[in-house]
Amino acid sequence: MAFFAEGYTKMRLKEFAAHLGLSQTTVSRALNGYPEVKESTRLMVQEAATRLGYRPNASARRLATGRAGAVGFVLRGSDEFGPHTTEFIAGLGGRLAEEEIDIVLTTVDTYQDELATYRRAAASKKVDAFILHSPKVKDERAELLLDLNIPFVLHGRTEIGRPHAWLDIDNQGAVERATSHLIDLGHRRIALVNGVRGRTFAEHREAGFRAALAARGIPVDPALMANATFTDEVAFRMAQSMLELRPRPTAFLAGSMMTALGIFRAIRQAGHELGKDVSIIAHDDVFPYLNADNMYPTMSTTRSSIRAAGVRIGELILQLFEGKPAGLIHEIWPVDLVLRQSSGPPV
Amino acid sequence: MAFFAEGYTKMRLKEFAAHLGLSQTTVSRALNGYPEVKESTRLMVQEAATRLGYRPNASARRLATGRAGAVGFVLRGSDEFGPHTTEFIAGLGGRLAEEEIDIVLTTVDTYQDELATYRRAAASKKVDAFILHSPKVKDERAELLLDLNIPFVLHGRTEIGRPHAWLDIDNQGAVERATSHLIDLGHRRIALVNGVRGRTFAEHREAGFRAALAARGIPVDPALMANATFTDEVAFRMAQSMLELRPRPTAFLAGSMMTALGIFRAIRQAGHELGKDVSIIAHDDVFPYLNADNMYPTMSTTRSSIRAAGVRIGELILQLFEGKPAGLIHEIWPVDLVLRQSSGPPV
DNA sequence: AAAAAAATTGAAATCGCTTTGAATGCGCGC
DNA sequence: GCGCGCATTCAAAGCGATTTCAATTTTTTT
Repeated sequence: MAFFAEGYTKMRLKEFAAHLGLSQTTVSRALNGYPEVKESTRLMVQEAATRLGYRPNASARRLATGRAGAVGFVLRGSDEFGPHTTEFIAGLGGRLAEEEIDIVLTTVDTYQDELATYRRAAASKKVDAFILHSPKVKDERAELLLDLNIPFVLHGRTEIGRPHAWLDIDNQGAVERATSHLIDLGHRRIALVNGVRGRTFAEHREAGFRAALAARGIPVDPALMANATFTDEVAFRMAQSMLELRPRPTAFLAGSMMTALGIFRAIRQAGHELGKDVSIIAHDDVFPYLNADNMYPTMSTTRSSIRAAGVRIGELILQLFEGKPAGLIHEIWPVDLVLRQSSGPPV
Repeated sequence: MAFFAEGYTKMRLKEFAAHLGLSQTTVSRALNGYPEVKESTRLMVQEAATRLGYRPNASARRLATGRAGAVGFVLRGSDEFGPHTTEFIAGLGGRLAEEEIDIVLTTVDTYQDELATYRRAAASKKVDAFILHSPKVKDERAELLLDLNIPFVLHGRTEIGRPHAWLDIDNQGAVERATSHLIDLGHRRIALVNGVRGRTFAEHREAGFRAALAARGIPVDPALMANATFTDEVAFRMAQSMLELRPRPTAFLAGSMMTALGIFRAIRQAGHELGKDVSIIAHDDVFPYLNADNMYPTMSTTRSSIRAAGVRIGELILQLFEGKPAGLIHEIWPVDLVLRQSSGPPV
């Protein structure tokens, strides 16, 4: 295309406008869909833009508008940063891509680094908002973002007493229901392999667990409650030592599918039969590559698609951008209880 | 701080410089470490910047320098987008974070969308380079990026005959070695549960497989070779039907840990004992939450940390930015063969 | 002590867009 | 046929940095 003659210089608005015989103003407006440009002109300009491949320089546009067109997502690499993240981002990105908003990932090692990242991002205006995830019960990061006046949507819940946007699943209700179900089946020694202490979701799950036991007057045995990251390995160890207790637990509540795999293994190694001697109900975030329906035996789960949550949070971010007050944005999603073969009455 | 009096306006260079009694020029230079500013001035300015929390506006800086300070990473959501991705990005981001380069994630649905994304990114200069991954043998995306003159580093390999930067692991060698080992143990019916056709890594693995068989004069049985995405589910189905063959395979090569889990299940369901009746060697990308050493039985693997690859690719991107010719950047990493309990002689 | 060289600082142009405020052309009522 | 309002268009002023080029100060040389 003759237009690109010299080397490979990208086209600028100036040249593009000149080529069309219009002012930069008009072209810019046409491309951004402003009403004060004639319909025919707009179409002509837009057609020419796609034909010639003109796109406004992102940095210039951002500088001029003051909007970054991006949301930030901080990954603490050393921490509990697993397959959930990928799924969540897949959902989030899908929705945001439609609005041409992109996701800026920052990886940090420590919690302190994470706080520093928010500070920096605020000062340099790299992103318009953040997605906050894996909150603690009192989350300092949320406090900081509020202090810095940076918009954010929290995936999860925290109990800072200030209005902010969030979306969470009903972890407490899910575990309460799962526990009650196991009790109904006749289980009395139920173990909870939970996430790390301090994370809101883990506390909520524990609350649900306790509530269900309390409702039937079953005492809580601390030896049957464990907290750790969701890896098969630690779950294996924990389940193993729990199975050595006398009387041993007859059922497990697993915090994630990875956890469940570890518990599976411990049960098998101890010579028990899964779904008969010992039951499991695991929480399933719905990974496309690890399906509860296809385990052996199939796995009973409390299920909630983390990808769907990502999509919805993308939506919420957009609402925030449109000016909806953060305090008005919050949702609690119910969690399905899907019974399959891994849970049954105790022998 | 009195400096922030009215509302919450971010500090600009202009104000910051005025506050210090210096010109914008000098302050900018001091912050960017240019040599023509007096040492004492530089220190003073830098100290003041951290104290007052001044950071240059990212968009303005990008516009002025012409550098985006970001690399792009495209996720095809519908596709083979699993836990590998998370691990890889964790590594990549770690290295890039040190240079304050961030990762811009774009999620797309189709291959066409992906190509369009590169086109757009090129025109709008959103990123300085891309990370390309999961290449096909002849990868159009790589061709496109070369045509568009956008720098990139490829994770994997492709056979377009033009110089470009890449890093790959020795998939062929890994599988060849694993296969040879199984043959040494006495296996003659070995199955390969491979990745999707057309992906370079899958083709390389197949090549390694065939080479090892050919070296011992063992004929290739197409019925023992399957290609699909790395999920437990499809691996289960494939392994299941292979185990119904007569004579049945006595060993499996699994493309990923997820695949291995599916095969595990099929073996168990068919009533065979893993590591005795049937062997498995799986490829392990080293996920922190799914450990080959902690499976039951422990899993023999061809092992290569995908996170480490991410770190290194971050490094290579930086070399690219420093002007190293892309054609000079390429690495093939050897793959460990780690023998554990899941592989043994056939019964 | 003056001239030349080196070190340091600053004014202003620039990056490529958006947006304000002014200008132009057009149709319409009177 | 004039003036008014409306629809379009445009010139120029930002946005907040970096960087060129010139100016100033300081140091070195003679």
